[in-house]
Parts: sequence; C-alpha cells; structure tokens
Amino acid sequence: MKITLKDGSVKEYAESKSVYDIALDISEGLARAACAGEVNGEVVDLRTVVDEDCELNILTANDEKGLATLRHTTSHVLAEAVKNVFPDAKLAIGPSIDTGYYYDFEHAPFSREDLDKIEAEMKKIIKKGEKLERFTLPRAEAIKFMEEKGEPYKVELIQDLPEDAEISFYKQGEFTDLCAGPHLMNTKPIKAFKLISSSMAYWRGDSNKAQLQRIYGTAFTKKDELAAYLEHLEDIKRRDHNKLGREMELFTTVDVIGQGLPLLMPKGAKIIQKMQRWIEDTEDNEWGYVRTKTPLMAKSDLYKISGHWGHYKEGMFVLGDEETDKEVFALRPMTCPFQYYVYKASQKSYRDLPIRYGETSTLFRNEDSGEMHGLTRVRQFTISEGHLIVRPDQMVEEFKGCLALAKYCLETLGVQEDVTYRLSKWDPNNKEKYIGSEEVWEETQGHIRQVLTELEIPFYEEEGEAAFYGPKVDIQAKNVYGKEDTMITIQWDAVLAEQFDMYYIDQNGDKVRPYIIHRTAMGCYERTLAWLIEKYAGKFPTWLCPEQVRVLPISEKYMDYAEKVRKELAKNGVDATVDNRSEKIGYKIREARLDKLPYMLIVGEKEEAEGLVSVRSRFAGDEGQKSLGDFVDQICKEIRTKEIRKEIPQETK
RNA sequence: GCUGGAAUGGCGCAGUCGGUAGCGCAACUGAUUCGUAAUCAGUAGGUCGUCGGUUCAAGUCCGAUUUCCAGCUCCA
Repeated sequence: MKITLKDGSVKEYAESKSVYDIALDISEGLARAACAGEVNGEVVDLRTVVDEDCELNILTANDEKGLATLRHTTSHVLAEAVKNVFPDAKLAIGPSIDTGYYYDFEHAPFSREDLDKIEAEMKKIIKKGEKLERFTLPRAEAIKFMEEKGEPYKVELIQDLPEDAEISFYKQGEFTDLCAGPHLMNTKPIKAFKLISSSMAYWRGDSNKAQLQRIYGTAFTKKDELAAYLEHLEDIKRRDHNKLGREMELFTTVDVIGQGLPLLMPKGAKIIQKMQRWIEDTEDNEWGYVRTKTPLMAKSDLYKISGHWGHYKEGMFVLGDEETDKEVFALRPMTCPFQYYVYKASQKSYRDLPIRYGETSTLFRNEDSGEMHGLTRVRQFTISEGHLIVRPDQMVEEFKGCLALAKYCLETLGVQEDVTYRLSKWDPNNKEKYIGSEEVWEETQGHIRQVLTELEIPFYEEEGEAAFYGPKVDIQAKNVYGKEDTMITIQWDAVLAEQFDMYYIDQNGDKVRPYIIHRTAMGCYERTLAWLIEKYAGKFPTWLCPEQVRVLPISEKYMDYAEKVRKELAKNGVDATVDNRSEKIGYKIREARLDKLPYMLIVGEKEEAEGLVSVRSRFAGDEGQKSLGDFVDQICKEIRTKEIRKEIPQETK
C-alpha cells in the first residue's frame, strides 16, 4: 500500500499493516504534516477515515483541528499526571482552547511547585508512549463506572446525556476519561507542552457551585513553536497597558483614593486631552453636533423615571440615605436623561430634527471590587457620549452617520483592523428583560442588519447583548490577553422618548415621538488609552505623544539655541522639551529612546551656526540635518494629518 | 463578590532559623562641556501597605484590613 503525503513524499506499507500502525507511523513525524494523502492512489483525508470509526486520529502541523486534538490529548495527560501526583483530586472537564487547553480539578490550590511536579509526571507519561483507546458503554454502565472511580463530576456530566446514549471513553495506560474525542492515537507525539498557570474556576461557570482549580497549559507540534509562543507571552507582558502605562507614568493608583479610580498623570492626561479635542472638534465641525455640559449627579427622582433606580441601583453610587435624608442623590452612570431634558427644555418642530447632542461625559459605576482592571475597567470614566434625537424617517441615515464617524475614529487611530462589529440583539427567551414587542425588536434589528450590510461592514450577531430599550452595534476590541471589551457602541432606541415624554410637532401640528440614537464616537477615553498603549507598545503616533520632540544640545554651550528651537516648535503647537542636563549626547539619546520619543533634535555648533537641526526619529533613525523651518513644516504636517509613520525595528543594545 | 498570589527607599529586587534593613538603577552634589544607546567621584534617601496580636525581640509568626496582580463571576 502506497501513501503519498502532502509534501509529495511517498511511503510504502505492507498490505497487512493496520491503519492504526500506518497512522501512528505518519503522525510520529508531525512536523512533516501528513493529513491528507493518497492511499493506493485514492485521495483520502486520513484523519476523516480514522475519525469515522473513532479509533484513530492523525493530526498535522498547520491544521487547527489537528492542533486542537493534540492539545486535548495533552489535557488528558495532564489529568492522568494530576491523578498520579495527587490521587485525591477529582476530575471535572478539560477541553482545548484557543491558546492551549485547561483541566479543572477539585483539589486544594496548586502552587507553581505543584505545577512543576505535574509537568515532570506528564513527561514520564508521554515518554511511555501510551496508546489512547476508545470504548463505549451504555449510559447506566457508564454512570456506574465513574461512580466506582469516585468521580462525581463525571457522573453528573453523563447524567446530562440522553438516556439511550452510548457513552464514549478514552483510555491511556491506567487512566480512563469520559470523552467524546477525538484524540491522538498515542501520547508520544506530544513533544512541546507547558503548564502555564492555575487559578480558581467554578463548576459549570456557576458561582453558586463548587470551586475548582483550573490548570492552564499549552502544547504545540514543534518545540520552536512553543518557544515562540512563550516569547509571545513575554511580549504581551511588555505591552500590557497596566504595566507599561504605569512604567511610562501615564497613570497610577493610590491606596487611599480607592479601587477603580486611576490617576491620570501629566503624560496620560495629555494624550487624553489630544484625543478629546480631536473628537469634540470632529463631532461639532464635521458632523453637526452641539455640545452640552450637564450635572454629574441628580436626585433619585430622575433615576426613578429612567428606570435605573429599579434596575441598576446596585451599580450606582448613591449619596445619602433614603430612610433618613429628605433628598437622595446619585452619581450618574450614564448621560441619557440629562440630555433628554436639554431637548425637552423647549418645544421642537420636525424642522429642528435631527438634533445631535455631544458631551464629554464623566460617568460613575460601582463595579464589583474584583472587576477593576488598570484603565479598562474603572469606577469613574469619561466618554464621548452623544444622543441623536431624530425623526423616524431620519433614523437609518443618522445611524449610518454614527457608524461612519466611528469608522473614521478607528481608522485615524490605526486600529480599524483590530475590531469586530457585533449586532447585539435581544434575547427572545428572556423577554421580561426588555421593553417593546417582538415585532418591534425584529424590525429594528432588521434595520441595523441592513445598514451594516449596505455599508459592507462584516459583523456577527449575538443574542442577549442588547440594551433593555433597543438593539445596538458594539465595536469590540481584544486586549493583549485576548479579552474582549466594547470600545464603541451605537444604540437604536425607539422607546425611551415615550418614557420621558419627548416629542416634536410634525407637519400636521401633531405631537410625535422622536427616535433616539445613543452612541459614542470613541468610547471611553481611559479604555481607549489602554488599548493604544497595547497596540503601539507605548510608541504612540506622533500626534498623540505627550512629548513629541526633545531637543538635545551637545553641551551646555548650545542651550540657548536649543531653547530657541523649542520655542519655535511650541509656537507651532508641537509639544517639545529640552534636555538641559550636563550629560553626554549618547546618554541623552538613550534616555529619549527609552522614553519612546518620536523625534530627537540634536543641536551643536554646526546646527547653531547654520540654523539647522539634526533629526533622529523612531521611524527612520538618523534623518540627517534639516533647517529648523523644514523640520517644523514636516512635523506640523504629520501632526495635522495624524499620520501614523511606520516604526523601524529597534536595535537592542 | 469569590479563589489564589503579592505589598520592603522613586523604580526593580535581596533579606537564611524571629535578633531593630541591603543591592542595582534613578535622584542629589561636585568635577567633566562631550556629535548619535549608559563620564567619573561622592552624598542623601526606607521602620518594611495599615491596624492589632504573640514574643525579651517581628520585615520575618498569627489575625484583621486596604491596595495591586492572575483567574472566575458580573458588566442595564
């Protein structure tokens, strides 16, 4: 029997050789990748063949399914190792995930030393090269089997399966686990794996259920891939905004101020100021927004009308005691009703609409103590919030405008490739959480779907993610650890106008309810800053840099000229400083680079004499000498157009 | 909110079996006035997150608490 592998090489096997042995032989050379191949001249997917009779499985290197299989099998090896080292541990579940796999155990918390011990045990198991063998039992017998093994979680899992199901198990050596498969045929191909961490996780993700210990690990087909992944994890740590942002003195936290209340330091505040001015100018000058400035708190009466007092009181900071105080206030968790009252302050005609209210709005939300994280999850934050009050016939056009503005913001920040668009729908199985009828929900969701389609924006849909008053488009971004957060939201609201008795007068002189779009242009500034820190590893586009140019005089003799250069830049709106310390030029350059400065201007005798600057940038290294005027023109253009210049890889010394 | 880990000069870290704290960088002072990633010498700076307990003696042991981190859960 001849098998032609993907890479063109041909292997020959005796006819008597079993598929198992052939598969095993091929899979030994994972790096060579043998999944699809020709058997006796016929093209077959060997993995499919072996999947179907559920006995064997072959995986290939660059194959997602194959990699998941490898990882899943590794999680079984992990489980076996844990049972060997800690026989009291009870098994829960152990799937493969994007970055590797995990397995949950009922056991005392694992220390790093424990993980090292387990890892060593795993190596032993793999070295033995145990075969994985599949067998099935009728449901009743399967339950009995796991009861005898003293695995209550496995029993529970089987009990949830249909009465007449044949329950499949995989056995390797002395270890047997409930599992649908598929798996490698042998543990031997696991050559590159690592246990990453352990932490608590709830049984079935339910905080009322048992607390389990989850061990995270990863596995790859090749050792250098594992090494690359571990290096990637290190890179992620270097980019982590929560670490880098503190190191760069963009923000800090203080014990006595409290959780979720970061302090933006001068550099961080500067970046946010630049974004804020840009967003406000863009909204007002190009998209017809008008600005409001409304209170950060209100009497409880307001929140009773809006419904927040009933639905969201736990999430608000309430000032005062309802029992004893005549008036109780709360810090605002959103701006909506405040802007509604701006609208209601005078009677509106259909000619006045649409009205687009924008406000750089600080909000307060009392998040649970364990939820806070760096700048991405905080108790006080500021967003570019806006509400568009529109006639129903203007709704689609305005909604499109909001999407276009959001898209422009993302593109300008250079992050348009890093987001996904989500159509957040209601949950038809949980109707009491929402206002409005099924028909209205289906209709508005249909409108949004059509808008996204017309704009050729790829999106996915998710149920149960809508606001209680309407569906929305959420623009999602992932942080360096792969955790997803909402950056921008645009919400379709056809119901709250009723609640607040908002109306306009139409052509016939009748009162009509307007529609409302709740939206952000760039989401919360703190979170956006966090995102940019990670995106650019602290090396922001020039226009956003808190310090855009540092002038480095060769010696104190050229201080006056350096100061003249700085003033000229400042006059043109460039954030520039002078490093006036009596240090050598190499030292100043080193520090400026560590500070991730986009531009350094080195000035000495020659520059002063001829009115030049020697430009050194993050983007092109030594850019040579230029006249001061030319450099000012160059950087002003770069800032004005918000250009994102390409970085050169930094030499490490 | 839950589980675990952590907290020592500005930052990064060491501190053994309990015996009243060390290092590097930064800072400061002086010298140096320098051409593209670290000039030399010196000086100062901390009561060990906070509160309480055990002890002759606590950075070290115990309890509480605050904050930070990882993860879970939550996020109209």
